[in-house]
Amino acid sequence: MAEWQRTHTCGDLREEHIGQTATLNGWVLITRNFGNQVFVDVRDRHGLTQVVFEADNPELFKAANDLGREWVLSVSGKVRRRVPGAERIDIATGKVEIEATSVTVLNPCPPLPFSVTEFPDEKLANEDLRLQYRYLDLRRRSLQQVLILRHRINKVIRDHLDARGFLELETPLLGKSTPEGARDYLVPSRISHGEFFALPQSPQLYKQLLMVAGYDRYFQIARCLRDEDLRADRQPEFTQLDVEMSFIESDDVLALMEGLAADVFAQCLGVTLPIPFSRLRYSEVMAKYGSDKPDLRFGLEIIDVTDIASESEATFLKEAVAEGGVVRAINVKGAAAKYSNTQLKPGGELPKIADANKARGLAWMKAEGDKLTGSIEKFFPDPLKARLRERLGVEPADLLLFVAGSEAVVSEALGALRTHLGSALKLYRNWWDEKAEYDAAEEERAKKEKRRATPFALRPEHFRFLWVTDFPMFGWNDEEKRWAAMHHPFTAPMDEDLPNLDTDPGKVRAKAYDLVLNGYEVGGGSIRIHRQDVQSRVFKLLGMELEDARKRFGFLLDALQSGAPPHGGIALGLDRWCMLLAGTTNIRDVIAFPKNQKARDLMTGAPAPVDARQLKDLGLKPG
RNA sequence: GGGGACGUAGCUCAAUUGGUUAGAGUACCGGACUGUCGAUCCGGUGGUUGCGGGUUCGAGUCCCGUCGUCCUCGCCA
Repeated sequence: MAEWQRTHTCGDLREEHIGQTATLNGWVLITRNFGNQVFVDVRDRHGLTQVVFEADNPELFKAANDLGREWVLSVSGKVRRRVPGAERIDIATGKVEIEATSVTVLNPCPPLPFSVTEFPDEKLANEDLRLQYRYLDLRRRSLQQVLILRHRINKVIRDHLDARGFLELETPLLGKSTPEGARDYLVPSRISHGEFFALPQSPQLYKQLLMVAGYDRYFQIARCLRDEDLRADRQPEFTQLDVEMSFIESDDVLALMEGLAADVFAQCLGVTLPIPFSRLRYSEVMAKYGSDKPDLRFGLEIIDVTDIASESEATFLKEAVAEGGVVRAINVKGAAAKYSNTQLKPGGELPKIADANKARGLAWMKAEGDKLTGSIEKFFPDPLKARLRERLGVEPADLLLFVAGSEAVVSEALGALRTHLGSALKLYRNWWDEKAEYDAAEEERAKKEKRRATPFALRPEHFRFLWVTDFPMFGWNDEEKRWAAMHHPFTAPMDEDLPNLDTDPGKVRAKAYDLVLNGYEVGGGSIRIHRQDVQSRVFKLLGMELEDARKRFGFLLDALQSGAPPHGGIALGLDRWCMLLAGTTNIRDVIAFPKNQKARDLMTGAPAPVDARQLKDLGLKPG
């Protein structure tokens, strides 16, 4: 062992080590210089230890005075008790310190582009700067904790699935483009000019083939790549927990995932999730929440009032109903005073949202005392008003919002309003906001009472899971005038809907399910088609002629008639899980080396031009 | 591709209606100092106000363009 190598990490030393000699390796967090002493806080990912340099060793003392932030050190010395009154209760090593007898500078460090110390009221540097120097940003304690959490989530997943007989199997990155879905990242072949591999959007095809091959319980923590525009919760490359099982039905997959989620939350956050999770059919969730991934931490449900509206004297409502549309409402409890009549006029905050979602206007009423007032009040005679009150559970000060039109438009518009109102009226709180508030107050109390702060306790109600089931199999793509798979083209239709496959595709429901957490889609899967004839019919419906399908996916069709067992599975978006467990809404916070919104890596500069020689080898011409 | 927000010392921010030499905190450098813990105190260095053009006696501030970052719609089974 080299003489500078550590005997302990910076988080190890306790009172029991007093009197021993120790060597620490780490980074200088900060130094505090006095005439006769220098205190140096040495930090690594395990913790923080105070090192004291005394003036009675002039050479050592001089060296200590020269140390700067983020220098890398090896420090040796004797562990000793801190003087009474100088203990720290907020860090694990706070009762001891090291009296330095030697220090080796393993690497000095110039002043850095931004601070990595993370003091409580210190604002973070701009994100693009932090992404450019990601290795420094990752040195920040909170980012280290996120990546440590991510490791623990992965570990719990692997242990959980291993204990249940699953095999972790790897599948290729260089593969073949799958039909539908996102744009592929392509990799040119050097050996076959003009031909390309596609990087996987998911291991979908391979895992089905593994089922055909008899590996009846498979999982993989797999990188997936999709060349689409980015969002706060979307990266071009991301990680899925990919799972597939044979001889099972939907419920088996859901139960497995509930057990897994409970295990992850228990072991990583100490939260006991209530299982089974809520379940709603797609049709229900769209009608009730106007979204296929509703945040169930608040109510504000959509209520149908088509029958009442059709009896009103409002022409635009009656017309909407006559055209086969619906009229639906949400009752924003107690919000009448929060939105002025002016704000509710066209162009106001809420009508703008309705308009942006293709609704033809937003109608409203307010319950002022026991009277209803507002834009459409006059069209509703008293008996109708009474029915409205009952249907919507109206109480004084409520604000009622109405949208009329086709079912899809009404759902979407009211769903968008519901989401907006949920955050605008603070109908729910993110747990990390609650935690920040708690931590500030608790720290204050703990300081006053000279005790260690009690950590914030997460509660099950901070995490509202929901299964959405019974998705439609196909959606009509109006631009391309054809049916498209809602999930993917390998999803099995419900048995009882099979007869409709050729006659009325819009009515066919899929054996598909999505997992939703606090308004985020965090997983999705299905039972797959395991019969070649059904798969061929689906390909055909999607506009792929049998010959074409044979050419592109002959291997799959062959596999399906080579003894394919019934099978199905799911994929969880692990980055989003990490986000929600770590308490952030930015996916870049849970990825060690993320891309920015333009899909660039600001640190390495990728994507970047390549040598003409490389292009030539690949048979490509510069653009 | 559309909409929105932002861009001022290394970093985080300020700068009144368009008006003096663009300030503060922090970092950094120098000095003082026996127990600090984001030490304290004193002094100092540090600016192409993203870039280009325009209006004006005068632009960080107004206008046009451009670049960059983030959020969002489209898109993403």
